[in-house]
Amino acid sequence: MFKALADPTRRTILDELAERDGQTLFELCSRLLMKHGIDSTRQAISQHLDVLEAAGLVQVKRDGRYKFHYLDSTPLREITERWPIRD
Amino acid sequence: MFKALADPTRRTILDELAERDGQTLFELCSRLLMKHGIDSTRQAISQHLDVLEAAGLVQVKRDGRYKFHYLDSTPLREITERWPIRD
DNA sequence: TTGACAGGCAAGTAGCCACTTGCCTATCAT
DNA sequence: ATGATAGGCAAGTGGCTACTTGCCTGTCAA
Repeated sequence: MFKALADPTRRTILDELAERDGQTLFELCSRLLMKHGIDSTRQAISQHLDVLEAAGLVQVKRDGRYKFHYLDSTPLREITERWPIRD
Repeated sequence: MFKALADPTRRTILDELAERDGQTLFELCSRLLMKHGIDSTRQAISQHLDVLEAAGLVQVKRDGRYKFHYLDSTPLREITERWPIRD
């Protein structure tokens, strides 16, 4: 999961899913380009999504030829549990 | 900061500082070897500490020829603020 | 059924990153 | 002063990783 968060493009993908959950690959590609200027190939984004899914940060639901991606932030709890934030 | 967290050795360093704050470089090296089986060079650990310091996760205090390292977990707040954890 | 659309697989490449190696500086005790 | 201790600097190397390229599979509408 930590390696998944290490890439800025992947973090932007999480941002995008946080704003609009359940996007498809093509939808993500166009929105990443429009709003964040990320001009990556579809395959690049697809591989990023694979990493995020393997990290448990993105959940996937298939429906016909569409594949919807959903943000799951619960794995992040491990971080603050491991190193509690004290002021 | 995210890249700093991506390396398992650096995460173990944070663990070690969480358990015993204010360690020196040599102290960290021996404890990483003893307790976690991390057999890295002093220079390797030093470079990791540089990364952690640049990420703001480790604070440093110099005293004579000693350099003490302190865990600072406050940058981690950015994570849960950016992607709130909802159950 | 056939073309268009959404996505997947796999090999190759270039850049980054963790680590080592070798040497140097600074501080302290004897 | 001098040896020992704590740490720093910098170049080189191997492996990982993000990205591309090319082609393939599956789904749906006309």
